[in-house]
Amino acid sequence: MGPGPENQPERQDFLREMVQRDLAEGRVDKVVTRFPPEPNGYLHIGHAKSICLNFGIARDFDGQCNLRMDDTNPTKEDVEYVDSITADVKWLIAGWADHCLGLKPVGCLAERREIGGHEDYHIVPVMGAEEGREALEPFYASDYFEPLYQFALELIRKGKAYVDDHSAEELDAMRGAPDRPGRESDYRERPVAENLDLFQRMRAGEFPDGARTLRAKIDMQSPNLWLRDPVLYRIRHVPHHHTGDEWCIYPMYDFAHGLSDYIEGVTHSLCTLEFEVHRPLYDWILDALELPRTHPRQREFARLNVTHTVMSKRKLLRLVQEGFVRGWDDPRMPTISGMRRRGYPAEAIRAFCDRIGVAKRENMVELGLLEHFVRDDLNRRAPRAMAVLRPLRVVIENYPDGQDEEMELINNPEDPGAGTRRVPFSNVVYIEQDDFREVPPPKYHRLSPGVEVRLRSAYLITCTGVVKDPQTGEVVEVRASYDPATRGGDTPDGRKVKSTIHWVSAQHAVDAEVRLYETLFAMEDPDDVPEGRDFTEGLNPSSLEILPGCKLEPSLASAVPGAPVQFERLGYFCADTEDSRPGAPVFNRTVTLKDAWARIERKQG
RNA sequence: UGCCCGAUGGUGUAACGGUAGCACGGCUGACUCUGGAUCAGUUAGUCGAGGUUCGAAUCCUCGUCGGGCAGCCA
Repeated sequence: MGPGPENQPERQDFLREMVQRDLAEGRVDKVVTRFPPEPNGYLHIGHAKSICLNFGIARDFDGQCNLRMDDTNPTKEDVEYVDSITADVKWLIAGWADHCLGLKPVGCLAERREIGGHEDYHIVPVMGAEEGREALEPFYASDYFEPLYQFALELIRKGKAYVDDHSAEELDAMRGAPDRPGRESDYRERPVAENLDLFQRMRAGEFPDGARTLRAKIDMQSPNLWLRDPVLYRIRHVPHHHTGDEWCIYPMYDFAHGLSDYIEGVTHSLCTLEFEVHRPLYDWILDALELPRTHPRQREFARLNVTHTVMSKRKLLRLVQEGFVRGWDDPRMPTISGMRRRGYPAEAIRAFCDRIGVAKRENMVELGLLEHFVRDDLNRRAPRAMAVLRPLRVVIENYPDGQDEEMELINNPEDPGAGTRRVPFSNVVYIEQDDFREVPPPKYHRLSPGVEVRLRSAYLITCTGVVKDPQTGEVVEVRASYDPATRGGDTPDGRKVKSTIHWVSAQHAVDAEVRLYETLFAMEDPDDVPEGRDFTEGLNPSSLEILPGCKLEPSLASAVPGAPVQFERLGYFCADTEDSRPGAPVFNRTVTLKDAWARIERKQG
């Protein structure tokens, strides 16, 4: 895992460098980061990068990372998302940064106190590792609505915020443009007492949605749009998933975020690049309130993009709602729950995030890199088994009909401790259709007429003929003879065969459905669509292929859903956690094995 | 035509004024009872032009290209 603070390399990335500097200079004495998703969708691989970053930094510096729902917009949020986000975060960091996870006792609110004459609110996290002793939950920005409201009143008292009666359209028109200054509101010089009264009545529910807003009084001439008297509060007479109907005014992101960070004692607030222009406002709010404790420091990094997929929650939501996928956890989705269901280990996702690093430039990481870490992890851990996805019957003519025997197979050549298992063999076996060619192309080493191959850990067989469908001419059965001296796959005379193929005894086979996945989108960058075209047009029509009637070796009948297994020569698979049933297993292909033959074939055209 | 940020092999990321490195991918080959894994080799990069300096990916200037910003979204 990652290095501890002692053997920390001089630089790992620009953010860790900053944290290290802050520590060295005594600006902070304990590192507190946070992961603040809005519960309006499921977490995806882009969030995984942020989680690994925020928890990774907390871990490297013996700090903590709070999980916080950034839930200031009740119209878009839902508890379903709160639950999935919490589960996904815990799953991703399990066994790695559990001890850094900051949560709070259920229902716990920020504590009010006074420091040097200044009103202050503070909440201290309970570390997630202590869960069990008491019921814990994530932090919620909505739990700070009261402190936030008090801070807003304070801002009004300081003459730094005012209630504005202009409509959204008017505000729009008055904001100006990037290259044109804005115009000051007609209500900008409203007396403090009137602002106080109006804002309290906003809270009391006296005005309809949109009638008024609370705005910061900053600078309508600023070249930075976010400093042109930004809206701090809006009126929304809608219930909130966490606070019920206690509130009808809701704080905006910019007002809530920095103050939430402050209330939790966050030292480093790391977010994506698009918030860089908000940073002056983030700092302005903290400074304007003259908050007595150390201010959190916002820094930005580039969000992750991965080829062949989309990352925006809006687009992912459309894929779900419009039925292009089977849900947020569809194994084709780049969501954490989708990847989990598909069989990606958390360790592999973390290794990926570690490898891609963090910087400020726009990036597009190849999906292949993620797959590399999935294979790398699974190669070491996944037990092997034999499964035939597209069965072709092979009859071994000189093997006694009705006889069977058990072969001993190694469970994992990468892990001697994994032991062996026994697999039944008989005179009729299934092999992969791909493993037989009546007319072998150049460099094809598998079974074809007259050619000898090894049935893995069983016997060497030679193809003696084929049986064809008289109608279609298609090969429906292969005839073969075996060499009894090669039991276990060994050749007493030392002769070599070019190929070893997998097999499943027909009479012992377990039937299963296997789901093969390809990339969700055919093109590298699905966001790069011509004007007027929709990104869904780029969906890969063969992203899901369902194979019924696959033949599995008997040991696979009791596969634990979610547990990885390698189907030899094919890839890594896992029984589906939703749809697999005892006696009717359903497997997902997590990722293929690297396939040298496929490359040769491609080159041959 | 405003402000902010960025630019290193195909991709991602290091090098903080002193040998352009690592990983993935690609290509060769070795080995192999998985055409997997493993091993060895190889391919390929500092956006451009000036300047500072003994020395520049790094500092400065001007360009070029890319991204972000005009929600009562986050």
